[in-house]
Formats: sequence, C-alpha cells, structure tokens
Amino acid sequence: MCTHSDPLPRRFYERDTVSVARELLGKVIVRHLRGSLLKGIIVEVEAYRGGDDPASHAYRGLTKRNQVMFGEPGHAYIYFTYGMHYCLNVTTEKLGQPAAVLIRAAQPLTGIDRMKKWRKTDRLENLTNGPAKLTQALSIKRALNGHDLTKKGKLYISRPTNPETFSVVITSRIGIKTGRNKPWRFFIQNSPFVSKQ
DNA sequence: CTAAAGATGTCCT
DNA sequence: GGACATCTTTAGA
Repeated sequence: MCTHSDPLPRRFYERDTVSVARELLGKVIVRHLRGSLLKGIIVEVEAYRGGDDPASHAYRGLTKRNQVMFGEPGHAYIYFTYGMHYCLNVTTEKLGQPAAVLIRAAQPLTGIDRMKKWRKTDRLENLTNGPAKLTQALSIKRALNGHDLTKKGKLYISRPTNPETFSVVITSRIGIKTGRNKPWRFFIQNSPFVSKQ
C-alpha cells in the first residue's frame, strides 16, 4: 500500500544530489509535534556535495558533526550554527558518499498558528522564508539529527495532494564564501516565501 | 589548548 | 548596508 501522502522512498534520495534538490521543490515537509501537525511546501533548496564541493561540510572528510552526510540517504542532517540557529538538510547519494540538500524555505500549509507561536511573529511570509526560520517554525532541533525521513514519524517529506505547476529559478548558492560558482540553488519562481530573490 | 569562522536572523542607521 | 548576538566545531599550535 502506497499513497501520495506517504513519505518519499529511499530510492528518491539515493541519486545525484543536484537532481534530488531540484525535485524536492513542490514537495511537502511534514512535522508531527506533540499531537499537532505542521506542513509546508518546499520552495527553496541548495545542493551540497562531498569531496568536490568546497562549500560542503563534508569537503574535508568525516567528522563527528557531518557523519550523517556519509550515512544512508533519506535521513535528516541538522547542524547548529552562529551560536543560535539550526539548519535542516536531507542526505542523498548512496551509503558512504557524503552529500545533502539544504532546505532553505517553505510555504506554510498546515499548523500556521503553531508556526506563528514558535516564530513569535504573525506575518505569514516571515514564518519559513529562510533555513533557520524554517527549523524554528517547525521546532526542528538537534534531537532530530539522523532521523529517518522515509518512515511516517516525527518528520518526513511527501508528495503534495494537489500538485501545482511552477517554474524553477536556478542561481548560485548564497551565504557561503567558497563554491559560489556552482549553480546549485533552486527556488520556485515568484514564490513570496523564498528567502531572497 | 586556543582561536576563528560559520550553508543566519534581527535590529539599527 | 552594517553591527551584533552567541556557541559549536574545526583546524592549527
């Protein structure tokens, strides 16, 4: 039994990272939190690879922080940065090959009141339009690092029930100092929920 | 051990 | 456009 709202399967993630990143646009991120349900449509992502990508956390090899990137595809890689922010990635490529896709922004769909509470703001466009804003709105913290996204648990990604067509804009990645030449940032054209146009 | 930078967000000018 | 909050991770001595 497999319906459209089930988590994306392992084989979706076990592929070329840039392709996975592009295809994650329009998918739905689902967060079960103490009885409440939070959902959002992914509108902005960035691909980070391994040894050939100087901007990747995995560029210099395996460390305690990035070990999830080296593991099985379809897991959450969550890291803490700037002393206060969490960022959510999904791991890709086959076991042993480090890579991940950074989820940078989403369009709030379900549980908006709860997101407003976590974010301490009422403005819809300001809830999930950035990687750290997204994790704050969905209450995603270090405890979910390594979480399996292919099972119906606290966090997973599924296909939308009512898919809408959209155009994809491709740019270089932002917020990094190296690897800026790679066109590995993707976002949904004209979405008001993208972090930066 | 020490130090510097960081896949950011917010507030200020 | 720029300062700053705040702390983990990593690299280098």
